[in-house]
Amino acid sequence: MTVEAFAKTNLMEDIDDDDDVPLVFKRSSTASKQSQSNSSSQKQDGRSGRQVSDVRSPNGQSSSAHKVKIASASKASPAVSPLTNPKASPFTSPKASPSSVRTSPAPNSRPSSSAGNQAKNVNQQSISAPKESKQSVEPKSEPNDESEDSEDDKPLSARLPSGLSKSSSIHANKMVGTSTSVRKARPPKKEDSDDEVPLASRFQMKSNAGASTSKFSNSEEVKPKIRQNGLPSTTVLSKRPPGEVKSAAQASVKKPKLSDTSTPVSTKQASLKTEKKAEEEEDDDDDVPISLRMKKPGASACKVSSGKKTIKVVSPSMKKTKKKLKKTKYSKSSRVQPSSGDGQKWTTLEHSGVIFPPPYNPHGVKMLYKGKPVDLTPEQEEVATMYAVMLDTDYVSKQQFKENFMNDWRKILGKNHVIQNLEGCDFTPIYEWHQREKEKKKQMSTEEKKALREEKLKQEEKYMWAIVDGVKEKVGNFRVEPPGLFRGRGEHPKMGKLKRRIRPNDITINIGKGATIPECPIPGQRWKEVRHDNTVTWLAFWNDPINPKEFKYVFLAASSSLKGQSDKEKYEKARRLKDYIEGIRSAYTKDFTSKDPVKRQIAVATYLIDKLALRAGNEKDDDEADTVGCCTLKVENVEPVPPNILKFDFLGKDSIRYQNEVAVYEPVFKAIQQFRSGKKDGDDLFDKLDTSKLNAHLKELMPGLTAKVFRTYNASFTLEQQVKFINGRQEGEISIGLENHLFSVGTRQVAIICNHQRSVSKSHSVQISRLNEKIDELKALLEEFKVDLARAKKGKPPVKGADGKMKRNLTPEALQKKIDQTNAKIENIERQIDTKEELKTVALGTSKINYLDPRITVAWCKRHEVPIEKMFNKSLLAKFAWAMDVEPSFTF
DNA sequence: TATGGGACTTGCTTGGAGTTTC
DNA sequence: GAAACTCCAAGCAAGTCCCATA
Repeated sequence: MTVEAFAKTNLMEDIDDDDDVPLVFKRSSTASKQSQSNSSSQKQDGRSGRQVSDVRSPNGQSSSAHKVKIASASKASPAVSPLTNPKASPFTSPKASPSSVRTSPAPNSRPSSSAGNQAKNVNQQSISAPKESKQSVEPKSEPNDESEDSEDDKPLSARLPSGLSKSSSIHANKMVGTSTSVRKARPPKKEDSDDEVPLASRFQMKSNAGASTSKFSNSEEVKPKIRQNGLPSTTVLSKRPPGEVKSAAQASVKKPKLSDTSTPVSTKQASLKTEKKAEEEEDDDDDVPISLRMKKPGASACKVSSGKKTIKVVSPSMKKTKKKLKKTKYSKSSRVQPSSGDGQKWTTLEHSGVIFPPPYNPHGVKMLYKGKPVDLTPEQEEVATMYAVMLDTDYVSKQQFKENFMNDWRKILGKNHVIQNLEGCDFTPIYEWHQREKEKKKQMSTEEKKALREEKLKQEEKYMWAIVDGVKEKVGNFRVEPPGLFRGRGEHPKMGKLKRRIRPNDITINIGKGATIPECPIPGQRWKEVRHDNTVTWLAFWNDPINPKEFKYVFLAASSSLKGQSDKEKYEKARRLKDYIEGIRSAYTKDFTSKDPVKRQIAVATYLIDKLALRAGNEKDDDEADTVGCCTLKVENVEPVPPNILKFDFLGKDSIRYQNEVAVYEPVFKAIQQFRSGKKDGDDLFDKLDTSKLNAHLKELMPGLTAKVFRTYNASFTLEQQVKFINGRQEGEISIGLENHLFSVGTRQVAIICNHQRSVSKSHSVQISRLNEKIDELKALLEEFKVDLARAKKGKPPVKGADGKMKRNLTPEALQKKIDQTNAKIENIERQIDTKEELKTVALGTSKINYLDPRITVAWCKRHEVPIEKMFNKSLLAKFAWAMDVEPSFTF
């Protein structure tokens, strides 16, 4: 079926060599103009090609952006951060030294001494003797209540209000306060302990059993000896046996020593020396692939050497790994699991390759050129159709998109084709045909739709699964991307270019040595290459037709054990940061005023990443959208406003605008001013810094630490704080109904911190109008009831209704009840409107999938006997299967 | 030390299925 | 029964970060 397509369709084979298309997007020095214009557009309207910046809340503020006001002291805030209260020491535990906040220097007092001294005071003992250029930090000695309660341990988010009130929700930073009085509003301190109480007897995997275990046994057709993974928990059969991939929760919670992350925990009381030793070990550990580190020591059924013998790896990457691992302990250590070798991700791997999109089926609808129908070959028509179906998107209004499209299409049309420019083209007939087709599909009966689905499933079934070390695992994206027009985000210089059709000879397959190589589905063609590289997890890849330097991979699904291990490791690392954070903050605070400009920049960058959850900000090529992260911030992106406000305005990942105004600690403010001095708008703010330098520095502070770990830490820590706060407020009243509250508050807070945005749905305003209409109707009704009530009290009958009909005679009590009910309805709808407005630009899902440690949620569910299914949907349950065994007392 | 290849993770949009409302 | 709404998962773009090599 799909297969013959390739024999027939040569479409767009030579399109990818067209990088000579003029690139408008330039960066940095050569691009300062571009940059300026770009930034000026940012400043004016934040337009990024997305709706985001156009969205405004009713009060006229851009609700899509991370807009922050430096709030007045009157706004109550349960916590104060150094950002929010620059007068206060950023790292002084209010509990340990409550007066320090009040007595700390005023904003204009000398900053250096305060910064340095405070850092010293607080963390003197936990920092190793600073070397000239390197500082190492040891985990805080005891993660006890004292220190956990400290503001210092909390990310900015955690210091923001709980979000329980409406005003504290969407623009969390509005709550930023400078008053010390707000401190009183902090969550009760001892709430932590409440969470710590193990209620094991009660939940014994109550939800888990239902979700993942008990039903497995009933599950369907698994071939003999093949265990199945990656299914939603309600259908999953079996997990890997304990000897293979240990449940992550087991590994982390029950047997922490097996994990590389256990070191900081076990050495919390240790001396610096011990710690250093531990770090060395961890350094080594860090060189070892996650999968290897996850493996349980001592399980020696299949050691490294045997792994090497059984599988001859041909990829260069494997060679590299081997070379590298010779230096590591693990290459010869017994800390290797069965089926894992040095860098080895699997021992046996079977799968069926990839499925190709169906061939193009010409529709024969003629587009118009200068008003006349045009004959097109199927290849030409296919590309025309790609454009036509996008007529109702914003892309076709973008010059770059149109230019790129025309350049590529022209190559298929040929020099002498009647179509010479896009202006003369009218794609409407094709667009309308497409709409009709969509409508037809929509109008199909349920049975027809079902039949189609089943047919598709039948065709795809064999591609959906891989067998990894004997376990049936779901494959993620087994479908090869179909040809189309590239939909780059923001002002991507390549938007509109043709993504040509991918054929078997573009694709490299990775499969176990002894496994059957998937048959190439197109007669006469073959795979580009077949590898047997067990150091990687991909099953196939091809070069991205838009950016041939880059690759498109086929991986296992998120629910697979391999992904689960990696996920768990990510959260463990973030969790470990909690033990180091105090020292890290002291270290960078000290460096705010360092004489070494590199150190100063690293310190300030780390501060921003820590406090604002900024991304690292790798350098980008000219042929990518001009977005920035921390290290690539431009002078124009950060504006210091005396006495201590920094105004951020830039396009981040996916060209999403980040707008924020924060009060910062004075040395930071001064440092930023200094970094900007003598530079132009488009110059790099951190000119002595890039992500590798920054990450190299971070690794000196904590093994394995990189910039992105702070985001995970911030997010998960924030959620946990929210959970604790809710628990504290609702002591004894936790009910299943609260889970929505928990998540709407917790995840919303995190989404705001991480700047996860979405475009406003097309129907948003209609929905709001409808709700407002309902309120109006209810209010009218309310007035009638009030009149009737007054009359009833005087013994008079009710007035006629709006429809002219007589109403029932009701008692005053009954009328009062109706009034109360109507009022409640109105309030309810008003709440709905508020929530819709607040969340219209906030994307909640992203943090739930990527940043919030699922064990926080699982543990909370266990503590409160809430079924986990209430919190996670089917795919999240499958993705987080590794987290289900966590102890109820788990804390992040 | 800079650069670029390579292998992932992160994140927004979209389309469709299921559910609710009228 | 249709329209409206919500939720979910697929799709794929766009990041991060590691490592080898020049």
